Amino acid sequence: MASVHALIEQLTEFPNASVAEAGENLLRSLSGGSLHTEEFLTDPLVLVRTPFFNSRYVVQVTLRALKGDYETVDEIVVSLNGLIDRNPPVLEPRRQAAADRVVLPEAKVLELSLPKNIGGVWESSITALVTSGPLGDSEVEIRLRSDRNAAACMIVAYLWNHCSFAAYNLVRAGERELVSCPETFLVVEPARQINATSVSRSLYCTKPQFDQIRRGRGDVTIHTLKGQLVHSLFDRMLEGETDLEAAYGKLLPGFLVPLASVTDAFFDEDAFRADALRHAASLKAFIESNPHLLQHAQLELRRYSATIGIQGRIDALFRQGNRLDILELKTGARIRDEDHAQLFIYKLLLSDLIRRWQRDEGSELEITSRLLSSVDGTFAPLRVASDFYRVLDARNKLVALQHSLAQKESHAPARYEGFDAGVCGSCVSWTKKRCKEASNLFGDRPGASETPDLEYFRRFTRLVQQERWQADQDVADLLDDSRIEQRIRNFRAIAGLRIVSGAEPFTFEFDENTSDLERGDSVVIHTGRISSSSTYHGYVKTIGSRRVQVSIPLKHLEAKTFEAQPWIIDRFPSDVTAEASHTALYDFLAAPMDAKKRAIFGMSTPSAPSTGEERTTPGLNASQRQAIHRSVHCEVFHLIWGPPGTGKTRVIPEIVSRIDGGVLLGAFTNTAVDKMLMAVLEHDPATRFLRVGRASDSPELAARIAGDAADYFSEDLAAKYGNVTAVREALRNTRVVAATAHRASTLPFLRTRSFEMAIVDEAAQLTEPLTLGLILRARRFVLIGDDKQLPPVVRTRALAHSMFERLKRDSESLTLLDTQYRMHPEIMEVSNRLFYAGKLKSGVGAEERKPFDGAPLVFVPVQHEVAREGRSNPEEARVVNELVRSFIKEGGAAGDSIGVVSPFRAQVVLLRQMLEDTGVAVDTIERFQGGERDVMILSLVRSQGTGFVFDDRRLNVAITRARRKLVLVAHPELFESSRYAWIRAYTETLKTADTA
DNA sequence: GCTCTGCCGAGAGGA
Repeated sequence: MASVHALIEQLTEFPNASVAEAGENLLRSLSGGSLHTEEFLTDPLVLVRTPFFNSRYVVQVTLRALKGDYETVDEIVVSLNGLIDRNPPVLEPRRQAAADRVVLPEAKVLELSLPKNIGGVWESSITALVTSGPLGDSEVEIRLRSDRNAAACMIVAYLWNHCSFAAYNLVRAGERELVSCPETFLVVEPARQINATSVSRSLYCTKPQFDQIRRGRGDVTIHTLKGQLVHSLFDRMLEGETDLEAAYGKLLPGFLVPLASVTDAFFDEDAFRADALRHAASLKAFIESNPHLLQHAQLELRRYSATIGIQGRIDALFRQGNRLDILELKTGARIRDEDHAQLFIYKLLLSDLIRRWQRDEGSELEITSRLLSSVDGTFAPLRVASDFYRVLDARNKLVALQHSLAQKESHAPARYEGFDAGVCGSCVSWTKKRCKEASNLFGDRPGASETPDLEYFRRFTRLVQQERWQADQDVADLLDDSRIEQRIRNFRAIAGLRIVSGAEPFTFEFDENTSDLERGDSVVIHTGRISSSSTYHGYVKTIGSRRVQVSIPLKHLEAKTFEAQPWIIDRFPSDVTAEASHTALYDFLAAPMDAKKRAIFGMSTPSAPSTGEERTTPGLNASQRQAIHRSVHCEVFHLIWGPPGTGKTRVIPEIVSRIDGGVLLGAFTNTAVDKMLMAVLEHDPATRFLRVGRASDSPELAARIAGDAADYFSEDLAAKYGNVTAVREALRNTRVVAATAHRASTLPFLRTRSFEMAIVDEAAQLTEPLTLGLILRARRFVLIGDDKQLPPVVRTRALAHSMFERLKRDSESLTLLDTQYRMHPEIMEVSNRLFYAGKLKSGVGAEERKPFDGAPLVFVPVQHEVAREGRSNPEEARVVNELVRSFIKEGGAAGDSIGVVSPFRAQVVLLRQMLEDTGVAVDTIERFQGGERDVMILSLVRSQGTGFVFDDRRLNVAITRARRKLVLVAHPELFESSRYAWIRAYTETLKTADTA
């Protein structure tokens, strides 16, 4: 019998051991001879991280109890889970931190004393709660002085309460007192990753990056496009391509759409081509004189540092024997200081990796790093124009900036040009001009007048930043090597991958698919130590229950890279909606005040909608005809409220065909965009449209196009026509254009073209900023959606309201499509009573939707233990399985006419395993939205209705997928004492009526 | 009460 607490205390007992010794000692001491390392990744009891900061390593130990409780366990299994390099990064090999320096791997701010100038020296201090390390759980006082370390002292002004930080190289001044020394540095929110380029551009001033965040995705210009193209050419050459013209020909189509969007009729395409090829030729000469570049190259290498919170993408890294060559390609006219800074940061990012190599191989690596200019093929060796503290200071300020943008009241003062003469003096005039313009637009200047535009912009910018702040946590979790189990539990990762095939794309085998990874998902393959060892980015080509095929481009990898140890595949988190949202908000802010803007602000009441009906279309009901008429004739906007099965897809093509002028069709998902277009084609197969994207990504839609599909998709069109002028013509002349909200917000083509009308489908699932991205492009807009179904999926609550929902609240320009054609009237009645206040009518009779047997609505009670917190329920799954099989066998129902949904993914996984052979569709409610089946079975899992299970909108979606029969499988007490209690009584009534 | 998922090149160069 052993107390876990007693064991934990022992973990700090090896201050001077080497890593290997520390690990061994630890294991020996803790295991007591009963070590079971193979019990990895089972229920953890305790997770302890113990920093041995004198030996410079953090040893992570997991204690597990096979049986027993927390206080007393019968047996403890200890595994050395990994060694995490959390060392201060060093640029020079062999330079080490002094042994008497204190490191706080993680601490939280409790109280701040902002920098004060005392006798010419700035002083500040932090009271902090240390949350890990040997000082863990204690309060410390850190005193910082600018004469010892200015960057560390001044960053205190940017901190906030509860902010987390790491502190390196502090000096003890008392039991709970630490002071700064020249080597001290702080890392604010160390898990948060800031781009190397953003940091290198903020060394003098963070204002340009501040503006850039609020502007969203940077502007695309002819120069940036040429830069990208030359970079791609360089990659191709390093992969062995020698025919430059051929390579150019292959790459160009991918650039034609943006090229056509940013250029005008005077654009000289031949000159552009000649220029790009001239750059490529100098690069070719460079490669020829450095033949080693063709081997052992890693291109577009992404590195993350959990120590200093900076990420970067290195153009090329070459390793030959004990020589390491970092190459950063620049295509601009001049190499700038910030380019050197960027290279410096890349070197910093690689320092952990390099140190590990040196340690493993016992030999010194010779490191060279160069900026290669493609203008003339010359290179410039790194000129250290910056230092580590300056880089870190800029990085910390950017984190503070992001944080303050997400706050209502910013503690950091808004900056405008002229803020600091010392800083602004070094700026060139065009930068100053741009800085000034941004300050004016964003209202940064003191005394700037408050306008509705600015109020709206600030409110949503803040919400988008909040969302991004939370989404960034996913990346931080990925970099936290101790959270792998959690990611496996959340279906994000699979561990224990073994390589089976020899070449790209690589095939790995595993025992169990613990993820919901799908084809095309962006993934990272790693060993569990992302921050300190090699990781590989790629995407999933195929995935099954035992193996996965991953494509890892541009890395020149061989199978032997993956031999010798098991790997982990992790879904790589990304949040691209934040950038798109910022861009849309910026465009909206910059747009002149007009009727549309006033309507969005709720400043004007549009005149009452015209009450006519379009009478010419046969087969449409009255509400549909009215919706079409009002949309076509609206002054600024019209809202169409379309509950499930009410035929909104029939309404859209009618509006499209009646609008005189350009029409932009959009939705949040690619699937929904394709659906709109398929409806348009069904209505009129001869409609010409332009879908932003490629046919291969929309196979279902492409299959329905009568002519050459390449004429209908922007990317295929570019490949087909092959020149800028033809593509520009096609982009400008097609009347009907369709894109996702994300693309409409960011693509230069759509940011500049204007339409007569924008039609947005599933508008209740779009956040306001993303809705803006679509409707900004048109004079008038129609939003179609149902706010009684699922809202936008975001973490920030205040952002989870759609513009559709807001405008619907107090607008008269609204038409309800009131007749549904999907559900048996008795199934509809449940949804109608609960969510639509009885306004729905049924366009189909009970006879037309007669279930194959029994009642249309059935409640199957399952008494089970799972109770309150489980995310899966084997009892319910067993019952669902029996039901499905009896429906197929005895009821004669086809497998593909049945659908099973559950609120929980874990239950979906369980059900899928059981129903694999039946052809039944099993999914979460979210993913089933938009779908329908004759028979729907709903497995609710919990015995008590939580806000999650009983979310009105989720429940509504679940119920309204069924055409003929809805089976609710749930604990008998689930609905009790909730507003849904009557469902059971209603079900009983129907059953009695049915048998009677 | 803490779950669900969609979007998808990140830094390309400028004066």
